[in-house]
Amino acid sequence: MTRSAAPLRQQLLDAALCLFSQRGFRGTSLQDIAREVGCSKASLLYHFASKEAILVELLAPSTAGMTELTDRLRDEPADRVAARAVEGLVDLVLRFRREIQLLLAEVADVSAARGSGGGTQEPEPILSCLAGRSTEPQARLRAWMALGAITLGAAGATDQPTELVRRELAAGARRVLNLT
Amino acid sequence: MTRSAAPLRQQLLDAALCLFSQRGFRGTSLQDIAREVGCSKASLLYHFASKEAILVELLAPSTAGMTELTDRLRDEPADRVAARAVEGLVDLVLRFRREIQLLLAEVADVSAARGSGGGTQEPEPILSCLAGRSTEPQARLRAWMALGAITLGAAGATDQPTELVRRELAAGARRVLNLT
Amino acid sequence: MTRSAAPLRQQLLDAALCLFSQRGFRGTSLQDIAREVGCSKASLLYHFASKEAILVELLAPSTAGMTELTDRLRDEPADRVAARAVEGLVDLVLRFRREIQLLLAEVADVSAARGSGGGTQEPEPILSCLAGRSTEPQARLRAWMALGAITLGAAGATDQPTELVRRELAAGARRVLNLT
Amino acid sequence: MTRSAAPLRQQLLDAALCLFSQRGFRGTSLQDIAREVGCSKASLLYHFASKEAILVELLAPSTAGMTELTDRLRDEPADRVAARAVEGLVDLVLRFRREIQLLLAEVADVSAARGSGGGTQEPEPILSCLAGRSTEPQARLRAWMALGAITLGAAGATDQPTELVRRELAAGARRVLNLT
DNA sequence: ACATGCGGGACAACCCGTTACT
DNA sequence: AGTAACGGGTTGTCCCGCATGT
Repeated sequence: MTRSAAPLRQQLLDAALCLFSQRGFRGTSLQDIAREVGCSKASLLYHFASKEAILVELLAPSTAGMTELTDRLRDEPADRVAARAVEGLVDLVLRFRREIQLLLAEVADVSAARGSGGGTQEPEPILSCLAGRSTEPQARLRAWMALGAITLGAAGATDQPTELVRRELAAGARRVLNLT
Repeated sequence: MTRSAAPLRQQLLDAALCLFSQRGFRGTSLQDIAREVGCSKASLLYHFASKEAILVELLAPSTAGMTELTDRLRDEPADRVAARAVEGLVDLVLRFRREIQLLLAEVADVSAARGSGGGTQEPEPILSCLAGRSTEPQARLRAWMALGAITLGAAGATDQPTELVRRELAAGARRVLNLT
Repeated sequence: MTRSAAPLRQQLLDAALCLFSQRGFRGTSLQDIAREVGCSKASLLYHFASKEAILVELLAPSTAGMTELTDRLRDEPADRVAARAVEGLVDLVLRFRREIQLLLAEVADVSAARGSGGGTQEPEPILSCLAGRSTEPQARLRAWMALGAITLGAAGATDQPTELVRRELAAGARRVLNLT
Repeated sequence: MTRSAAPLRQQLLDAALCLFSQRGFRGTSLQDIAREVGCSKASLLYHFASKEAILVELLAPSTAGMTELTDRLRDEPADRVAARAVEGLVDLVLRFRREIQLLLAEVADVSAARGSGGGTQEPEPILSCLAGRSTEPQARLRAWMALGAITLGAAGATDQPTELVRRELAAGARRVLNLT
């Protein structure tokens, strides 16, 4: 009877993450996920209250990591916060590559699904950190660039050794921000 | 009786661009667009053969600009192609800020809607140019970072003077790529 | 300017008859007819008040022929009415082969479109005549068979010389009805 | 709460057969069928993949009967094949009166809906058998007549005892074909 | 006897697209 | 050029019952 050792719930999460990052959140139907795993749609909704709940659960760890990072950066002195933010962000992004792809693939949907469930948060805090707490237009612009460089860089280089990527991402971001 | 001076067709395109970049392609229904403009869904489909047709038309100019850019870069010597690519990309991105946001918001959907209508194309060509035609992993990674920095940077700084943004984006991208 | 000698109205009728008998009444859209002729949908609806109006006009001659036939048969003595009915029906069917095909192809639609426009009529009268005015079940059954033989026979043999078909149909129907 | 004993699926098939033969395939909407049974359109489409699927399932038994008949007739000697074909056809038509009505009502639509699902087939094979395998125009014409007589006869006499109808249909068809 | 896990069946709300008609 | 009314079809969600293991 036990066709698959892994508990159904985890299988569903895996399949969902995979499909969401491929076809997007709205582009994936509950039936798609259920079919992929080989169970009924009803079973799926037994484990997760709703479609959004799946997404929230999928994004929870990375979201937690992000809030934890911004919390940690709060106590950092202004002249070092940007460098620390780069470090932390790169680390986060490498730990949650798959989830980042999901985020990148469906910014609109994900932020729409947010709000009710308290899933994702504004990029404001880290942006501010990357800008070294400055509110100058130039600094903010560079912060956006660093964010883009890190996320797209991580998403684009999925097949290279982690440590190499980590160094490159951090160094590149620092160059964008003109640190050191 | 002329309630609105602008011809309906253009109004629809504007509304579609706005909504698509906000809620995503799949997240926007034809009815949403029609309601925004104040006409019936049937009228919308009188002007555009299908939902995808709207997207294709919306993306056509920027797509054309991109292909034109990559064509132009083909004849560039390897040691200068990256710098030229940065210049061209920044220019493109500033000319089509709105469309870039659309692209960013719905990577998955847009690339799914592509294929039939010949809409968007692979990012491969410019990536290669940004990497200075190198296939080294490091060079490719930096190319991805530059791409991310430029696009996200442009999307994030919509309220600042164009020329300033242009200089910043180009300089930042060059720093990422370690050019000069 | 006169791209086609035939007046548009007649062209439209021809195209409609052709399409209706191929794809059925409901299976043919006004746009289909307009496209076939090469004019706009609006022009079509200038010549004909509605889709049903086209059908009514298309069926008018054959309908008239049928009512005229049944009228004529009313004064016929009971022992000769069946033979006369066969003659008349075969004649009618051969004169309106195309229309018969339309009728055969879309019995349901046509009879649904009737009623308001007064288009087609019940087959009762000729059936009664074919049955020799008898109300016996057996006679009525044979009348149905004769009707089927004549109509399907005519529709199935569109490529053979008219006179030959006429004789065969009449003879066959008489055999079904056991006349002489 | 069991408002109706019959399982929904069968109820839907019954209603569909009824409506299709009355208003035609295209003339009947999914909502019509659902309303007739008293369930939602979505429920209908849970049981049947599409509208065509309903038709295919409705026609499957009679279609199977027809292919089985033509298969059986293949081994029959030429001088007896016509008589056998009449027998078989009459039998088939009496077993599937309702379905025959559907077929008659919507020749065009049904044959249009065919093709993908492998629904209905050409009338060629039985026509050939009824013609005694002859390709003479006269023989083919008579075959069409016999076919028309049998089908319309069966459809027109729905209220009479089966055995009587069977004898009449077979005898009439034989007379049309000049057998014995 | 009861909770956990899971499947069959059903449905409201849409969505995209078409049609006859103005 | 424009529209109301539908057309077929999908999606997320829900209800109820059937198995288990406890």
